[in-house]
Amino acid sequence: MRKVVTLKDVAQRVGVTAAAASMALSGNERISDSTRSAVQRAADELGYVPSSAGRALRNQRAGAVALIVPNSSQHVFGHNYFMHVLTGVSTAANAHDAQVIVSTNADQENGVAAYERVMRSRSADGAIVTSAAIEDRNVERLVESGLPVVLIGNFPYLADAVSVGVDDVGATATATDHLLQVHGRTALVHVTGTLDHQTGVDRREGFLRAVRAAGVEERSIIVEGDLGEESGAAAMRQLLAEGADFDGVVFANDDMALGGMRVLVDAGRRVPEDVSVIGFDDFGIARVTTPAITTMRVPAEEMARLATEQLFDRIEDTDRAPARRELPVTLVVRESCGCRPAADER
Amino acid sequence: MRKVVTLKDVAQRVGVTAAAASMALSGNERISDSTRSAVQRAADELGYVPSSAGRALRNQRAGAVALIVPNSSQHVFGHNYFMHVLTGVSTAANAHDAQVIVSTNADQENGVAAYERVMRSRSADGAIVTSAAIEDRNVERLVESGLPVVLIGNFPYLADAVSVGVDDVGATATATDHLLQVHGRTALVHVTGTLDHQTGVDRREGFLRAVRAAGVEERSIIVEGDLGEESGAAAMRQLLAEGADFDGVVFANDDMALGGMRVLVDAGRRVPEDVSVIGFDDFGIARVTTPAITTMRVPAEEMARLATEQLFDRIEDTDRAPARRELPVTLVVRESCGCRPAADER
DNA sequence: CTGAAAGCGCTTACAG
DNA sequence: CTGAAAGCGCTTACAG
Repeated sequence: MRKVVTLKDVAQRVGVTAAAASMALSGNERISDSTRSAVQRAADELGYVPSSAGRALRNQRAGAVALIVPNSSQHVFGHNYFMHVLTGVSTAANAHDAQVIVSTNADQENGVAAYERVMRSRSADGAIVTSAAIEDRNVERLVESGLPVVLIGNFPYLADAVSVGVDDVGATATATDHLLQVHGRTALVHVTGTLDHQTGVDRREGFLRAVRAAGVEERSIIVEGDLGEESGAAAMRQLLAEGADFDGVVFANDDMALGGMRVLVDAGRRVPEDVSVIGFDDFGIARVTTPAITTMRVPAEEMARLATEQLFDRIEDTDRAPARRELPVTLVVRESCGCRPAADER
Repeated sequence: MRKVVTLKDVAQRVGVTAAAASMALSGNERISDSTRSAVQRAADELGYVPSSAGRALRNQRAGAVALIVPNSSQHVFGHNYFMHVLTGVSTAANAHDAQVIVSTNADQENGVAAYERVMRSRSADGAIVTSAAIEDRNVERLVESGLPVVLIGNFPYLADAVSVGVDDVGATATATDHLLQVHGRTALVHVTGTLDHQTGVDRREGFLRAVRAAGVEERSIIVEGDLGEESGAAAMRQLLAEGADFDGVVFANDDMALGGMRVLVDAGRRVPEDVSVIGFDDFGIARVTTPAITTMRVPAEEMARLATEQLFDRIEDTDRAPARRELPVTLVVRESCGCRPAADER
């Protein structure tokens, strides 16, 4: 490895002290213009780059934020979700000249607690935690530790947390209403997400709210799923075997919608003619299936960007009051609900 | 934020110097057992976590590796690819107790050069660079700078680079042979990837090699694509419009295969009955389409894991000779080639 | 054997 | 106004 250039090297070349060179590079007024430009030139010529460790130690600030991805939710939410989140976090971090440290390995054993270590070691000045399980006490501990943390998702039981999320209840009600009102469906099924994640609970709640309001609760069926493609398939298989009567399905995500649609089609039920299907998330897969899935788009990247901005706010001002931001979820109309013929536009 | 616990705090509580406490915690022989355990206990009680900045400055080692994702290739290779890579890098970094810094923002302007800054600032001890464009001089510069770097992909023109990749030529020849030998196809199309990435050039080469060996080069057609779903569709539209005669298509990736299949099906060509289709990558989408896409599986996570191991080798021993590792690509048989009926197993 | 200084690279608060 | 010390937290090499 080539020799490392330090501030001292730059200073020596110009004939000033390292302290002066530091001030010169930061544009401090007390350094004369001529010295300032001489130092700048020397730094450029030598290819000086400030040591992050030296800075971090002196400034008591790492210049990095951490993105924590609990293993459980990695499997639950899928690849596309995390790339959206990562992109959002990076965008905001970039704007603040900060590095992004990623841990995809926070699991049960190590827990998010492993990340408390990272933050207490001051590798990162704060952390973004993506949707962890309701029962995950690590999140609570992390929040209570007083370290700067922003959560992505909904945490009704964590009043002190800073979080960014969407209104899953309202959005699922909208999805359900779409099948009810626009497509005149009256016998709906809801396949839930994992009910140990708030998102699963809330989406179920939204479905219930909508079918109640429409007075079709009696004919509605709820089946528990786990967000995996196969669990959507299993739910449909079960209902078909039972001879259940339904003309629409609200899946808690697109992956399950895909699995479910396949079973329906293989069983001779046409989608959307016989059964209207709507998904949730729009993280990538929904556009790509046949028929393409009508879904509720969750603005994951934007949530992450906003969460990271909030995190920087807390890092700069630790006393900020907890806050909750909610972003809109939008209905994306495709083919599986019946709005458009399947061969058409994609 | 709570008060930060330093080594000095631990030492004071036990009544030794910080130096002694440091040695005690590292299990140094010269500290007596009784002191050692007293220090350990004090550290536990106080919740001491070593400062990464202090360590980094003293040890001249950041304890972190960087994963660089040139913007161009982010669009080109897709989300799933990067999550596989990220998982592989994390696994290896974890085993070495190192952090993973991710940059998804290395683009044309900032270039991978932006990352030379990161490494010269010693935020990271080395970097993994995922498949950059052939023309990307930044990669070359980074390699030549002497900083520890491992590339994922193929870089025939960078003899001094450490890299991990797959044999794209051989794998594409295998894919092509599958349509030729197993399915008896004789009039093949190849839709290429982006030809400014080595991968695109190599896969085209593999196709050519196979059709030549089979003596069907005359009937073969090559169309340039860009790895995007739409470009696969465009390629098929063009051929259909020209009234081209073909019974099999080797796509340079699964996304294009999906786009292409749709156009074929919409035009009344049955896949696989009339046209055998094979893709490449198997990063997620191929399993999910209808029909599911037969493809060549690239072991992205394993490549990344291996690359990161190699990186740690270089970080620990800067003089190591450049090396090239190649991982096997495997044929994953699904429906689009004609091996299995579409309704069946998935 | 053990105590404590020195120094990694930086920047700010202090002394002159 | 300007020079240079002090100190962030750590660990190793040195002095005793």
